[in-house]
Amino acid sequence: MACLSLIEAKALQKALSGWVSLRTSVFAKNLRTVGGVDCAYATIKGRPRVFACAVVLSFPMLELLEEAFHARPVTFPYIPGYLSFRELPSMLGTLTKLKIVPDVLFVSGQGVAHPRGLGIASHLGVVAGLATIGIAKKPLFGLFQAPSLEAGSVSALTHPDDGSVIGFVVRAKTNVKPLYVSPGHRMDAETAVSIALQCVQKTKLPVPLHLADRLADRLKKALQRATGPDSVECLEPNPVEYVLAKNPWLNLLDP
DNA sequence: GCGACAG
DNA sequence: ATCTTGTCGC
Repeated sequence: MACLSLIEAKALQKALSGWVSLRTSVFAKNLRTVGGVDCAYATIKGRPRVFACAVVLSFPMLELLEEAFHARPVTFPYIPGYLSFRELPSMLGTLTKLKIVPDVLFVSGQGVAHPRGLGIASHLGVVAGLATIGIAKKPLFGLFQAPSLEAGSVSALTHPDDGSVIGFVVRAKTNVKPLYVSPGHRMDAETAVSIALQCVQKTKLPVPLHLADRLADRLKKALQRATGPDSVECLEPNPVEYVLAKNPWLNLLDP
């Protein structure tokens, strides 16, 4: 899937969208673990890399249980509507490294709130067979009215044609830009919002995604220092860099 | 034809 | 996504 034409990519999305289920899985109805996956970019030794970071937390305690990451070469440009062809490979590689498969996985980006009903959260859900929820910071597809400014207020995201509900615009924190939440796979829109809000604490992003974000930042900085003009032996004894030292960057540089 | 457009 | 200084608010 790394070298498809846009015509082929579009055809694949239309075909895979037929496999998306909007019925909440039994695992998601009895949540015990929630995960989050997010991507970041870094040019290492002159070579562009996209890496995905994933975390798994307990629910509803939201205590960190596991972290993982995986990098791949960048093989597809960023084109609105085709994000999965750029970031899915690294995300799948990361999920493969997790010992604990989360009951529900939050994915940065849209779920079914997509032109062809297959945002990256849905694409990932179908390919991995997981219950997923798409969480985006910006809208991509669908009509909506801005939700009121109080935390917890929501507004429906509807399909331009059907008028059907494809997700919700959610005000996770008072006076803060809303999130665009849509079911990815094995999940319904209402439950997606419910779970997302139950995972929000101090930041507008659900904790799983917030932690995946921070892990990506720390990892990126560690990589830049480890592969910068200077030395290669300057790793600090913190969790992330311990992982780096333990897993030769070869896995990150030449996957 | 013009504007919009996840990360 | 990424770059990038200061600034506002809990």
